[in-house]
Amino acid sequence: MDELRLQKIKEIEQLREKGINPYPYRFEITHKLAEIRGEFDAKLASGEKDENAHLSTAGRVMAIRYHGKSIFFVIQDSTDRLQCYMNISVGDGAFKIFKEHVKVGDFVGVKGFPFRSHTGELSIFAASYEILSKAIRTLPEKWHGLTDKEKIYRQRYIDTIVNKNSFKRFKTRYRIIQMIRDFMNAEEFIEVETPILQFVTGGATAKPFVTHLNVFNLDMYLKIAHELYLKRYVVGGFDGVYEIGKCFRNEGVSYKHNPEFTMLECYKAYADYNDMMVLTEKLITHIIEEVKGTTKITYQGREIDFSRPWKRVKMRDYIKEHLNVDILDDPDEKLLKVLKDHGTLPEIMERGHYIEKLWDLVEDTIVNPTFLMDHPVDISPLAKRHREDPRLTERFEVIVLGNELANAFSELNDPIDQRKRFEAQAALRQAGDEEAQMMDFDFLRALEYGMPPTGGLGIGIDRLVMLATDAPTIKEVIAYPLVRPEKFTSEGLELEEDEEEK
RNA sequence: GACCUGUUAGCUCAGCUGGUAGAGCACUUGACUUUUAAUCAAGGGGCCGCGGGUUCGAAUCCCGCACGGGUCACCA
Repeated sequence: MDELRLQKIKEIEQLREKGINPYPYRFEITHKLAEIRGEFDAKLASGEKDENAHLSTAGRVMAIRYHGKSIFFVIQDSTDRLQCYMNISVGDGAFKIFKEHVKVGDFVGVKGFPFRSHTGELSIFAASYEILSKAIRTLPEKWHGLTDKEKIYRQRYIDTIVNKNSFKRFKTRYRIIQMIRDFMNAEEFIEVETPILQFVTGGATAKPFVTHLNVFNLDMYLKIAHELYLKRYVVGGFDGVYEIGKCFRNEGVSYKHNPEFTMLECYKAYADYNDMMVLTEKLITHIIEEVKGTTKITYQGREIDFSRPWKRVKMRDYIKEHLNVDILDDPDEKLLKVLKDHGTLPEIMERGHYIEKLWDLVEDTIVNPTFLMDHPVDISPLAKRHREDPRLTERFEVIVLGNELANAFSELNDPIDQRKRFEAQAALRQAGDEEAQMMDFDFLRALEYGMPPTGGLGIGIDRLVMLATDAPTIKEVIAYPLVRPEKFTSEGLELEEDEEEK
């Protein structure tokens, strides 16, 4: 039984008996805490005050230091933390109530003026205060914060209250997303939305989530990519579109995979993959530079240089160089033998899978952002054939530290070729490859109406944020990552002590 | 999925080769009008993740389960 919690519940009743609402409705804020610091930090020397500055601010109480007839307490809002000082000048009754009933974790509003204490800390002299919300659970300890990973992922709100770095990391995440919007808008892309619930889903090689639509009594999928609907927008006359949103893949969870993740995709008419490489470099270096202040960053102890231009390597050349096998000209048997020699085998015995496996063997050798170019047609069913070699496509992935950060093509806009590619994928599906792409007749029909030459790009936002915030796992950049459901019982949620017990 | 590892007070953690459950913070009571991990004094708080086994006796040893974390394999 949680004694502290029950004690706090009783306290709320005591406050009400004293005529104090522990959950009032609003409080007028004239200054956020960072604004107070910004305005008065330079102005006030130790021991100085500015009684003419009227401050009204609020936050969560993070620390209290009682000192006889005075109290120091620290409040925190989304911008900063600031010390407040209060003494009996608030009135005997109010002082006593604060001392007895305001605890770490509660929200309070404070009215007063700024001063700097004798020990040099910028503070607010609280001429009055108001309880704004009482907490009935205790926050983690002030010194170590919350370290239990399970609790951090399940109850991120505690983590971000108590761990400043975590709060900052999520602020950075959403600043990055805002920066991407600003960048894309400046490049004259229009932000659009596409359906999450789809009867046919495509645009990537992945297992979808299945759900059920009651009105039509039909199964549906959750989108695995934005791609095919964004291209419909291009067909429909939008010659520059982007979407930032969740995609869902019913696959493994790892330090770089979460079943739902956030992806930016954009499509630019009249552009090819060369144009998209320039755009990609510009966008990503811009973000890294804004967040880190430099293009040479340290990620998990490793140096990564984002300076432009990025290296460009062709998939065929790179694999040939490292494994001495030609993914175009050598027969299946040779590819398979190389894989066997490295002690790995694909789950599905098909050339496209061999090539991907071969790439997996060498991808870790890439550290700095690199354009990996010109993938074989077999593994790129939505990319346009290479203008110089029809066995290849005009495609690139951005690889950083062996991980895929972006994927882009000169988009396939030839409806006849697209149909053939879908048919090849359908054959793989028939053969048991659950990740092979679905035939999308409506998409083919759209292409038949004509899509201009188009460059397309997808960037994994979570992975970009990982790099920009030095986060070791994707769970650290997703506020509420996927974890197994908790078994909830009424235990720990009782409202009063059960006296019948025993 | 495989292997390794963890789960003890609200939080962070001790708890040895099995012998009555510990600390710090938080909480309660008292002192203190410039403290800042405030200090000082006293006090309350535990299904030792859950279930089984071994034993006179289990937080501790063994088995199973649940939920985490790490590494490896596969998908962004």
